[in-house]
Amino acid sequence: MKVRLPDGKELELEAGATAREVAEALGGRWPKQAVGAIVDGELYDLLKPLPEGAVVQLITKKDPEYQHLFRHTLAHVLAQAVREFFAKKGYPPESVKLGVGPVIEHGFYYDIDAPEPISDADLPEIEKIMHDILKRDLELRRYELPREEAIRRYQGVDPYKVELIQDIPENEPISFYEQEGFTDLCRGPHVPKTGMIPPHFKLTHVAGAYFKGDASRPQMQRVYGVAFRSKEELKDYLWRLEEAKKRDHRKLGRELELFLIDPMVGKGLVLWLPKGNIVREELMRFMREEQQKRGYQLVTTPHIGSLELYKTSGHYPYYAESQFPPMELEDEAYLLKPMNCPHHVRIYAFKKRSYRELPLRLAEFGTVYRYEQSGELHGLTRVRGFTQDDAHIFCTPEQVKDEFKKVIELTLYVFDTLGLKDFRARIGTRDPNSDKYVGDDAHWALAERQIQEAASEMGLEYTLEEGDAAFYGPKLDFVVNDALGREWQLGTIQVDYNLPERFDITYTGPDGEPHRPVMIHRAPFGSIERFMGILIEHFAGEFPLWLAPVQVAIVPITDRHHAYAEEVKKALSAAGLRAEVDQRPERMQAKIRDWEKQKVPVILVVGDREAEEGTVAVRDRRKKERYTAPLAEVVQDLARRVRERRLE
RNA sequence: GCCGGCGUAGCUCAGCGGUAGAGCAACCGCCUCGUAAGCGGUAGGUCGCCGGUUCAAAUCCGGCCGCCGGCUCCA
Repeated sequence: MKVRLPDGKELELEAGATAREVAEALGGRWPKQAVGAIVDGELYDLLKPLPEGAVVQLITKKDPEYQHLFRHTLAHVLAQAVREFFAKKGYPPESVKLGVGPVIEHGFYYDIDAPEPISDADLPEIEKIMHDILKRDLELRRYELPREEAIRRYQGVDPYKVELIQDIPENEPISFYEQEGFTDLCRGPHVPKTGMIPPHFKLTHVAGAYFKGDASRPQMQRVYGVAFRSKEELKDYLWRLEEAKKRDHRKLGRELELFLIDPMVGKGLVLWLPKGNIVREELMRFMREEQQKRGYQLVTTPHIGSLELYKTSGHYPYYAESQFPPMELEDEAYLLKPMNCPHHVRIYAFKKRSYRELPLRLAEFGTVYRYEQSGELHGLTRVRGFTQDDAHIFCTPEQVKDEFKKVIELTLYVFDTLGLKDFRARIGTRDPNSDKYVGDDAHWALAERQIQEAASEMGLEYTLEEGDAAFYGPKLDFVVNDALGREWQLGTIQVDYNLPERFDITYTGPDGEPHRPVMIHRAPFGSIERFMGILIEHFAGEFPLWLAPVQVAIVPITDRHHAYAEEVKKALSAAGLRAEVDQRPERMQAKIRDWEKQKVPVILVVGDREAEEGTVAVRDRRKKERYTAPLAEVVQDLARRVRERRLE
């Protein structure tokens, strides 16, 4: 057989040759240094036979792909180690059943069905066994089996593997990797010897995971690990993880007294403390102002609605599982509102609408309640009662794209003002094989096209995700990661041809005839709760001046400076700034420390000199140097920063 | 909802069979100080809740509640 090298040279090899033979044919440093190969753009190991005529580029430990190879092998080593771990407890090897063990960002995991639950406390022992397997420098062997034989070998031993084999497409080989009697069904690729795995890994945690991600299937235990090429990388990763935990909005929420979730009030129900509420109010004020500039009108609707309303909208009983159950009275029933849309539709339907009124943009900070599964609740980012910066735009079909673009503009403006640069856009379309969607195909196709065009024309890069649409229409979501890398959806823009139909709303066109409007559902923040959770972590609690609960702390050096400190506060308050004088009987150093810990952006120290000159000593979080300036000047500067909503 | 872990003062944590401790915070007093912790004192807990084992339970066992990590879900 022949293969080609990146430089175009051809190599004649025996049939069934692998990248290892390529390395040997090349000679020189290659037999020693090659760890794998990129074959026609795909990562191969040194063990898998090459396809005829492939372009083969060898890789070494210096290439980034190396990491993928040893992380994958490490997953196998983990599975082998778990078998040894239980063998020591007297269990036979086949009592440890295996699911899948893939490579993930930073490391790997393996899904395991063990005879006894694996707990975090077992991980150090399993790690030790893994290190031992690396030291034994075991050779990996790869081979393929015909389907029937492969199934036969796991029949009655490991039902998970039998099913995984059955899932492999007919045209793909069924390959196994084996080291020291430990064999695993695996498509590879791997490093050829366990000794080639850098010993810089750590098992981080164990968690439950359903087989094949299906909640109706049995649950296995997923053991997670991280692995890097060098000790430094591992240390750095673990350090960054610790740092990230310090940003956790649940921790900062308590330390900075922003919010409280009290089990006595209810799971997933947020109590906003005075300081957190200031941030919340400022964000809402910001959104209100920006929406007003863009032609939105504010409305207010109640927290409940009759069951009939939701039956008409189609939400009930579609989402009965995630709703608080209806409140039933003698001859009527109400639902705590899980969304604001139907209420806004009824405002639209209040009177006959003309095409001249469109687009009609109705906005509301609407609080909704959803009965999220208890295991899903998470600080502010997944709650049971939350406030959407919601709006519904009623427009003609021709206006959809343009309105959609305007919402993208608003969302990007909001993100930009807050310095949120690390987000991705995702367009969710319909899964053509599912029947959970309502509305006709032509509308769906049109809406999906309009969204993609709008995003492209706004220069927005996006990914397409099939099956991610709402049941009533396709959508564009803005997704961010929290401090620990978990993904959360913030802003969302959705096109809906369905609700106007269900509520039979119309507008009168220039032709005097009734026409069906289109609805755009949109919420740039998504929910204020989730947005604040993300924002707290984004700023690590150090809110920009305009959002900071306490913007200025005034620290008098001694008691006799209290009067001047109060004067300073008065000047700041008059300019609309939130300032506090620290009159506690503490040393100024202690006061400064406390305010710094509270992440107050500006601390003003006042003593004899300042009182005499009418100045303040400024300690500004964004500047290294301290400086003294006339009070009036400082007030003016701070007020401007707030007015312009500067990020500092 | 499911799997695993955790739950001791407002916070961070020690104690892990012989009836509860530290630091910080709070409160009181002294100190009046020039840019990240001055000193002394006081008060604060049915050890998440319920039940069991034991002469004796914060400590061991079971159930429940809550939280954490993941899975599933997410209009």
